[in-house]
Order: sequence, then structure tokens, then C-alpha cells
Amino acid sequence: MTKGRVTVIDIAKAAGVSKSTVSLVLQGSPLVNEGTRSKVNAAMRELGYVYNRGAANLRQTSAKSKIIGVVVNDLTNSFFAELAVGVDMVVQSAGFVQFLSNTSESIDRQREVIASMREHGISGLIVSPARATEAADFKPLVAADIPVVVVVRSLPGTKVSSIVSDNQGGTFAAVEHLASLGHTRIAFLGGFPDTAVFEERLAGYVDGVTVAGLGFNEELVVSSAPSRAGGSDAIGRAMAMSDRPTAAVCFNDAVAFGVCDGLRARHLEPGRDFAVIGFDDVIEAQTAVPALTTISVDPQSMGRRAAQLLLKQINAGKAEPESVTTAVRLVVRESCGAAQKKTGRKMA
Amino acid sequence: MTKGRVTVIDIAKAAGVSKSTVSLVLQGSPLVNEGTRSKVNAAMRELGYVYNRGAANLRQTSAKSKIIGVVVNDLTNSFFAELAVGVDMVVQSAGFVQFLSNTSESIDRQREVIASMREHGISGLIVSPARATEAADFKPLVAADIPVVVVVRSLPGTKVSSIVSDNQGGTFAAVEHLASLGHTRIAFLGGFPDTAVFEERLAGYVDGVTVAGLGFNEELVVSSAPSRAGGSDAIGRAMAMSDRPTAAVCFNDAVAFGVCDGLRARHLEPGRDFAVIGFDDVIEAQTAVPALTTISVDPQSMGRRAAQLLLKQINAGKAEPESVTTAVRLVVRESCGAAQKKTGRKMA
DNA sequence: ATTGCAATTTGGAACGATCCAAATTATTGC
DNA sequence: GCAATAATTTGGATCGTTCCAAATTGCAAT
Repeated sequence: MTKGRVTVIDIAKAAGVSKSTVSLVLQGSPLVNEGTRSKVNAAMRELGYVYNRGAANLRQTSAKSKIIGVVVNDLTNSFFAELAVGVDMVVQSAGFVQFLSNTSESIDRQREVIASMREHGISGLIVSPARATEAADFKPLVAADIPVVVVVRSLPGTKVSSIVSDNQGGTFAAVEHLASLGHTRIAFLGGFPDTAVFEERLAGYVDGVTVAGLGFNEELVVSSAPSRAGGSDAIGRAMAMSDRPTAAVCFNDAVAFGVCDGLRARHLEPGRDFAVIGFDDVIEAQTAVPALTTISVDPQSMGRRAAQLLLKQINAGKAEPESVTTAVRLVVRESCGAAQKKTGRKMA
Repeated sequence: MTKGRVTVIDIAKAAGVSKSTVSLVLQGSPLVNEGTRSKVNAAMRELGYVYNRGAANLRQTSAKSKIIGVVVNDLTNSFFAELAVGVDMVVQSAGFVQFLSNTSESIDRQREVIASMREHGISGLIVSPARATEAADFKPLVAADIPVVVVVRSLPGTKVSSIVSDNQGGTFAAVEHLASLGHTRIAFLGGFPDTAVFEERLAGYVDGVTVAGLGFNEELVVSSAPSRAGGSDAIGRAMAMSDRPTAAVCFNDAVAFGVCDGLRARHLEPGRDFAVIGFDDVIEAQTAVPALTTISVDPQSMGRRAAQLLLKQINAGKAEPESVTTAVRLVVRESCGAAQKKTGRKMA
């Protein structure tokens, strides 16, 4: 076998040209003669050449590394996994590769990960920030002219682009729908109150009950962990009230599933005895029993949009911060009691 | 602001030493004087220095890039997301970063992704291969002395390490348990027959029914897509038989959930009227209603083990192929009818 | 043939780090 | 105080690629 790795010089020797010509072929320059090009390509195949991007990046001061970094706060949550898949799609087809890391909501981990990505010379970053992230965390990136797109959670005070879903509009639509079904005591369940997302979704809820003429009653807001267990907990506390709610808008789908669990444990059937609406439209929402009425945000297309925006900024050279809020829509299924029985789930 | 990027030479100048000394500091060499070290570190902080790993890798023939590649066939599936998180944990704490890509079962995508990773100089690869992957796909990697660890799906004929769970042992235990509860017509539902995993799980099922003295009946094996929809489909076909099964071992948890859906659609309650056992123990298994009895494989610890094995091989310099099968265990919950009511799900 | 002009090709000189051997400085024993 | 030794520090040379200016080639027109 060959001792060291195969370099452009080996190829040049084998094809009887200079290393400069090989380099020209590598970058698909139109300057090189068709005959030479194929000779060089043949030699590359012959010797099993692998392009060394590290060396290339070293020389090209301006050009890019073809790496984009993706940082998410919880990959275990299928919402973020889908988001990453969406990003990967467009990033891959643009000839970039994805550096994906998970922070598990740890701000320290996030810092480490971003530092490491910088060392590797990422040409852009998409990040769903960990809970305690501050605007200052991205200062060095923007100073180095590395485009950053923040997704899912907005970060007040930053000069970077962001893509968030229309949280307020979503919960507003949910409340509106429940009110139209005749509910008058509608709860807002789950989520940690110290997050921007919580605030936005709660604001939509408040708007909703106000516009529907039900009035805002703080007692009906029950926060909890944004998880299935948290949802089960929240509905427990809600049902312990003297004047119980008959419907709930949940912080997200995980909470909504937990609420359903909790209702069943109390011999109440979600969708019949109590209306439940989630948020996110995770993949299980449509196959669960009862199928979950929820606000659909389509994380995958959100990921795609984030990647497109980032690539645009990378190509433009200059990162003009842009804020996008993606539309959401209410998907009516069974859990809200608006029995749409025609959405056939007879068999698969 | 500074024009170009900050290099070791800038640091050297600022700290009043030579670039060689700065380099020594960078690699934490014990040769350098404590006083100089802190002077250099101060200068680095001052100027906002970022280490250029690309340049470093160029020189160090032997040493590695601190990048490890991770390729999964379906990141949308939370099993693989958890696996990736497990890998990330140990990889990160070893000072490496993860290059994660998703192939969506596309062999072409997989090839592209691996080629791209090679160009970036990964020092190792962990891969859950796409369906049609051949042993030859990894030849160039092993020829280049890049350690490869195949996870989840074994790949016959490769000279690379692999970590798979004890599929056969898992389904065997599941059948044994169902037989001990008195079931005599036990079906095997879901999964694509052309995969190694399917074969192994089926083999465990066949062993199980044979050992239990029930005899193997091919009719009771119903394959389908390994998804929730597939499970719903499979149970539909199983219940259409003249002599219906009363219990099922499912290819995985997704199928098992689909089976539960299908049973409910036929007004049968899983766990009471029909026993269901899954495989994987995904996160939802314990909170679902009824809680799913399943074979636990703990993808996260599998990811951790894969990463540990890979790092071991990277550090050893030479990759001695190793095959590990990780133990699985039967987690008895409600869906098999062995009512363990004490596993309190009163509230959270 | 010789010139002019476009089409190709080509040797260095970078890029930012590491390595090596050799130089410098500090410390010790006598 | 001086040689011997240990502890630090330091200039190139180098990794594999791209860039640049300059050289070579081909070919039509003179």
C-alpha cells in the first residue's frame, strides 16, 4: 500500500501535469483543457485521492469551510431531531456538512461546543439556545463575521437573525376554537414560566380568552415541566380546583399527552369529557388515541428555512440580521371533542 | 477591529516570545515555564485568539483531527436520536466533536456523507448503516486506518467493529414471558424481513415458541413497515385469521404502539384482551397508556459504548475489530397483561 | 517565417500551525 | 568562579492546498 496519504503532487506526477493544474481541476475551473481534466480525474480515481479540506481552508482566507454548525438544546426531543433533519437536507444539497451538537440545556456545554466549532472553522451557525443563553454569547461570532441564525427560542438584544414560530397566534387560535365549541373555563397547562416561548404562548392564551369574552383568570394557568410527566402533574392540580376547567390549551404536545394520561387516571376520556389541545404537532400526535388536536409548526420545514437563510447570508458575505416568524396552523383532530370522525383511522 | 485573524505569531509578538513557545503552550507542554505560560495565555485572551485546527492537522501527520463522524439512518426515530446523544456525551468529554449526519436510509446519501467526512479528516466513524449498505462501503476507510464502529445493524463480512444488541435473546425472553402467562398463540408482528435485525429477532421468537413447546407456525409471523402505521396494519391482518393469536411480540416499540391502536379500533383493550410486547424501550413506552412491556436496549448507553470503543481504537492507533453484543432486559409493564399495578402511575 | 492574442499551464510564495535540532539561559556541584 | 547539566526558548523547514504573476503553447493573420 501507499505509505503517506495521496496529495495533489502525486496526482500531478501520475497525470504528467503540475500541481497547479490539478488544483484547477479540483475547483472545476473552466481554464483547464478538457483532455487534461479527464487525465487528472482518472489519476485521482486511480490513486484513491481524498481532498484535504483543511489544507485548502488554510489558504483561502476569504472562502469557506463548507461546515455549518447546528446546536440544539435537546436532541432527545423529536421536535429538535426533526428540525436537525430539515437543516441537514438543505445543507447537504448545498455541498456543506453539518456539525450537530446537543447541549442538554447546559450553557457551559453550549459554550464549549460553539468554541470547538469555531476552531474547526464553521462558516455559519444555527442554534436553538439553551435556557440561560445571553445575547453576549454570540458577540464573538458576529465580530468574526460568522452568520448566526437563532431558532425556536428568540434571544432579545442580539444582532443575529432568528426564526421562531408564531407562538402567540397559535395559542390564540386554540382558545378561539375551544370557545367556539362552547367551553367557558379553559386552562393553560404546562411549561416553565421563565422562557420567552412560555410568555408568547401565554400571551396568545390571554388574548384569546379576553377576545372571547371569558375574562382572564390567573388561577387557570398551571405551569409545570414541559414534559409528559409535567402534563400529568398539571392536570392533577387543575382538577383539584373547586371550579374545574373543561378544556385546556397545553404548552406543547408532550404536556398534552401527559394531560390525557392524567384524565384517564381520573376516568375521564380526553376528547369526550374534557377537551385538550397541544402545540408542536409531533409525529405521534396524529396516531395517538385519541388523535391530538394541536398547533402544527412543522419543525422540519423550520429547519429548512433556517438553513436557507443561513446559506443566503454565507453567500452574501455580509450577515444582515433578519427576523422571521413562521406561520402555524390549528390541526383539528379528536382530542378537542370536535369529532371529525371522517379523518379515517379505520386501519393503515 | 483587527483586520485578518489572530495567529500564533500575533500572540508571540504580544507576549514577547517566539511562535514556537506559543505552540508549546497550546499543547500544554510541561517544558514551558509557568510565568511564560500565563503571559501567553493572557495575550491569547487579550487578542481573542481562536485555535486553527485545520492548520494544526496539516502538520501533525500522525495525530488526529478531533472530529468523529456519526452517521445514522433515521434521526427522526428517537432511538437513533438517543443513540447520537449517548455518543455525543463521551465524544465531547474526550475533547472531540461530532459530525452527525442523517441518511434517511439512502445509500447514495450515505456514500456522499462519508466521503465528505473523509475530506474533513475525521479520526473515526460510528455508523448505523442504511438498508442496502455493503461491506465494501467501508473498505477505503479501513485501508486509510480510520477506525469504524458499526452499530445497531450488523454488517456481515466487514472487518470493522460492531455493537449490536442481543436481539435474539430479547425476543426469546419476550416469548418465554408470554408463554408463562398461559398464551399459546403468540404472533410475531412487524419489521421488514430483509434485514439482519429482523432475522435475529425472529430467530429468538422461533427459539422461544419451540422451547415453550408451542411449535413454530409460520402463519403467525406478519411483517410490515417497522412503524406505528405498520403495526396497525399487521395486527389487522393477524386478527383476520381464523385462529387468532392472543398475544404478540412486536418488531419494535413503534410497531407495538400501532398494534395497540389497531386493537382499540377493534374494541380490544391491549393488556387486558390481548398481550403486547415491544422492543427498544423508547422513552414513551413507560408513560403510554397502557404502559408498554418491552425489551429495553437503552440506546443512549449503546451510543456511549460505541464511542468508547471508537476512542479506544483511535488512541491505540491500530483498529483491532471487536464485536460486542449488548445485553437487553425484559421490562414488564402493563401491555402484556401481567398487571404490575404497583408501578404507580397515580400522578407525576 | 513572424507576430499577436487567446488559451493553457506552471513554479514559487503564501496560509497557520507543529516539529526538530540547536541555541540560549538557569541552576548546580566543587 | 567555572564547568557541567538541566531547564527553556527559538528559528527554520514542513504539512497539502490555493493564489499569483509569469511562462508556455496553439493558431490565425500578417
